[in-house]
Amino acid sequence: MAEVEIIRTELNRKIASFTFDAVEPGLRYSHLDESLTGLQIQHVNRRGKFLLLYLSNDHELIIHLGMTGQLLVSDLEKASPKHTHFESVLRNLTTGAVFKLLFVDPRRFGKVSLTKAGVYKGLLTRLGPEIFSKDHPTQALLRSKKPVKAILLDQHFMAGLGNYLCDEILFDANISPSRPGNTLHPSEIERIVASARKIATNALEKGGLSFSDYVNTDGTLGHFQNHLKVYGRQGQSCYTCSQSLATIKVAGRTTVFCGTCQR
DNA sequence: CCCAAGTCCTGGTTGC
DNA sequence: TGCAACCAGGACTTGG
Repeated sequence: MAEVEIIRTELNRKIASFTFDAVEPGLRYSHLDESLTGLQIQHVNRRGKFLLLYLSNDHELIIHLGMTGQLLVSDLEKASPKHTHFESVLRNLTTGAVFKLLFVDPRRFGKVSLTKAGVYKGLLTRLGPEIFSKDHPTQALLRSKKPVKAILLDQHFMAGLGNYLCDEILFDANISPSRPGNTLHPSEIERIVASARKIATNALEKGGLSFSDYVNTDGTLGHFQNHLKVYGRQGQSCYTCSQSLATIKVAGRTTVFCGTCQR
């Protein structure tokens, strides 16, 4: 979430009002045809982990970075890196400024698609409220017996929480990741929501998590990896109680937590 | 060989 | 029994 939000902000600053020119979609995105050429970027929004580029002529470019996706804005003459799946020239018709926009994704979990504005499908139509929205998360999920970590990862509960944020949030809230949703006290749910906003704010302020692949649109790194309390720290000691941090699988994802502090 | 990630898909189980 | 709702786990992908 934090990483996508940072990219959204940078795209709005760098390429809002630019027009697509000379689009070269990679093999995977062959449905991105020449109809993108000539469309102007009006505004970039975000919903969960999806980037939504509102374009002229009532079109929208929807981008999901998957796990290893990078969206880079660079100079025309700069060589494109390996695993570039989509490349286009962006031109500001007023100032004459020109950039390249690249979508780079070694693991190819990311997706780019061009649609009519507002015509969403798949997960995008069923996302829960944003982390910073005043709307309550989808409480129905909390009546399930699923472990709370699985509920946080579920984009229908709250949109935008990925694996590392969930671990950091549950540590901050002192809740065990394997606690069934239907055992959570309302005050514990409030704690989790408050921690989600706190941790997400912190990750944003630190420029996002560059644990493996994330870079901002300049290609430079974020710093949140230097502020993690549990994620990636299995076997090391808890900063609160000095006990060794444990690791388990929840919903198929590696989960790190403190068995002493989190109940 | 195994692991990491987010989402989609499949097939199985539960509950009314 | 019928059928929807729910849920677990695999597939996808490639570098370390």
